[in-house]
Amino acid sequence: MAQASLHRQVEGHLNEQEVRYTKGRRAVVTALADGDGPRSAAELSDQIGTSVPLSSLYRTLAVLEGADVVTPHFATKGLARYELAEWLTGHHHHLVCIECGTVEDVEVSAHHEEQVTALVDSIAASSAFTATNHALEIEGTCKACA
Amino acid sequence: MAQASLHRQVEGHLNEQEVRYTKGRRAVVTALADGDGPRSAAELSDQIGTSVPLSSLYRTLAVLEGADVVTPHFATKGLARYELAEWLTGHHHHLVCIECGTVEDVEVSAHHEEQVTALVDSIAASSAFTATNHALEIEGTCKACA
DNA sequence: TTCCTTGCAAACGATTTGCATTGGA
DNA sequence: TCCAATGCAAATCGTTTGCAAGGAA
Repeated sequence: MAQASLHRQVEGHLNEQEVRYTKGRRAVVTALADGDGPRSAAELSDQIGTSVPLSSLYRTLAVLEGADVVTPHFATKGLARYELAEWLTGHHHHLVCIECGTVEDVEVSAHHEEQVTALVDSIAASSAFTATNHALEIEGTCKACA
Repeated sequence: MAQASLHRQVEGHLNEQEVRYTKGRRAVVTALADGDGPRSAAELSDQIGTSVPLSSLYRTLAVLEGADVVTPHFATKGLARYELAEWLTGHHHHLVCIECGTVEDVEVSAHHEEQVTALVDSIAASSAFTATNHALEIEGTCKACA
């Protein structure tokens, strides 16, 4: 997605909730849009470069999470990693490398996604569980670590 | 699974690795076998009751994890929750309640599991990723919170 | 005796919070 | 002007580690 379009969408979304789209928040959204897969606060700090205090970064992430612009992800070592919400990036799944801990996004074909959705609905129905979302986490070894 | 059979399996497995099956380790395995879904160190401590120091609990969990008797799970907050390894419990997936944070295990039919496995293999193959495991996490609202 | 395991307390790393300052509507 | 956003430092929380004591082979 073009950066301009992304920022426009985020800005509109934040405006509806009367949340300001400040420089720091823009920087985090830009960083998340650059590159693939969820990243931790420390990784984002490195990526943004301009020595943002971690406390501010966490506060920014909390605001963006509350506004449904980013979503947290916990797969490796209990460390929180963040990514743009799916309404911005599209639905996807994760390849989690057990060696280096990085997480890569993958989109699956509509056909396969239908299978997953059908399976999820069937499981939820038989467990009296109301499913709102699902995540297929694939663990293994990434190309770089193989 | 009957407790006696479970403990026999775990004991044999630990013996092969020359790891002792001590009272504390037995208590953790018993606690995990009682009840459904992964639990955190604090929850296990409460469940076991006899004021085990958390540090010992974490050490026990680390040993059992290293011996492939328990596996950690990170879904809600960044908090680590543990469950018995799948070779003891059977392969299953998770229903994660976004209200109360509890995680419930669900087994899926062989037919559905084949679909998931086929999908995972197809995704991994097209991403040069070596998949060793997968987890389908279903998020939503549990019966109690609905 | 010789290791391995445990308890306790201190250390650690990730994340959160209090408070004073800055900055935008 | 006024409230929200930020930076800094201190606090908190889950988890890990050092060290001395307890226990099994």
